[in-house]
Amino acid sequence: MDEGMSGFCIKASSFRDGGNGNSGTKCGRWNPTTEQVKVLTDLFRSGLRTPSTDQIQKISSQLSFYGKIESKNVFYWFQNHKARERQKRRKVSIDDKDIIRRDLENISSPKQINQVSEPARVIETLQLFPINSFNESEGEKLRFHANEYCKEASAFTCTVGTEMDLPPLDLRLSFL
Amino acid sequence: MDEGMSGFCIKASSFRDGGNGNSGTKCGRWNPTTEQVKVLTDLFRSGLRTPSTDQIQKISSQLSFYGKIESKNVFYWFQNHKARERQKRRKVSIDDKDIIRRDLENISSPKQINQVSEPARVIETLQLFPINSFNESEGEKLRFHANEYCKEASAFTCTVGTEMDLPPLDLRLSFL
DNA sequence: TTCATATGAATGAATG
DNA sequence: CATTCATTCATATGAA
Repeated sequence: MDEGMSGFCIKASSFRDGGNGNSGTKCGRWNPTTEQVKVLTDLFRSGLRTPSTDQIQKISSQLSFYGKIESKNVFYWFQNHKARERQKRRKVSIDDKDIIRRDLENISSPKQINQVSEPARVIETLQLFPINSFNESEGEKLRFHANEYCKEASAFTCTVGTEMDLPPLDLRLSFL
Repeated sequence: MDEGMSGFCIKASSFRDGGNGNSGTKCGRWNPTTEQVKVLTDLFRSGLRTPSTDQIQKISSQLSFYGKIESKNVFYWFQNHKARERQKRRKVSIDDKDIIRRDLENISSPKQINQVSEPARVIETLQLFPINSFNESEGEKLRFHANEYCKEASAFTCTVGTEMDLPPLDLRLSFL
């Protein structure tokens, strides 16, 4: 991924491959000042969870007063903050299980409680491999519904007729 | 920690698989190998943005050589890559409307654009306008919304003096 | 130094 | 295609 952007650090191959490209370079990531964090937190506590692009811009502009900041920082901040609050809450709710005997949704959390942990996992799709020849003329009916993960890796089915031995990198795009 | 409850695979180690075939990785979500990513990126850079079902199939088949992959992974990859490139351009372009910071203290802003592992392969044409003319050409469709380039002329004009006093806290949220 | 935690960043997967 | 969620990766920081 050539996400050449400020604050990008090599992501591929954690180790291995001896010298990674820019290990030396200081890939600094945004380091919010306390003022910035405070404002962001205030906004969050005020109810703002997912600022629109427009809001992000405004916030970023305002916060740039306190120090270097980019829009994406604001974006990520809210993403992370929301996600982590949720995950924290989830962990807590799990902690006080048993208290609720009812199987109805938890009564505690007022809202935005996502029950990611499904009590019963229904087996719906029998399809194990989407080789479906869905015909998407042009509507956007194309959707991949695969509720199962981890199908034994044995299901590979390297398409027939392809006796490729590591296709030449230069010719990779030719098969289209 | 996380007291394994989600029944999700606890990835043992973080490795981007320098070789081929995602050895030993537990399941969960698709974890593209570097080769897979490279091919996908090449395709993307070649102009492919929204591969047809047929193309997805082909690509998936080819990439399966490098490791486990499903059609939907390819589908999502292109969806995400395209969306994020756009989103990134949007977010980033906004924030570089550099507030006039004559900023003498530090000659910072190292502008750390690092083309990590790419030797000198492509220059990556920074497409600022639709040049594509492929099958699935995707011009930059103006959306119903007004240009998100509403530059917020009121910016802030960081009163560059030296030490700026913080704006009243009670007014912070007013700009939204 | 090593380990644990907080958090910025990234991205796969969905959904509308 | 835009948005959002969930999970993971990476790094900075502080405790042991």
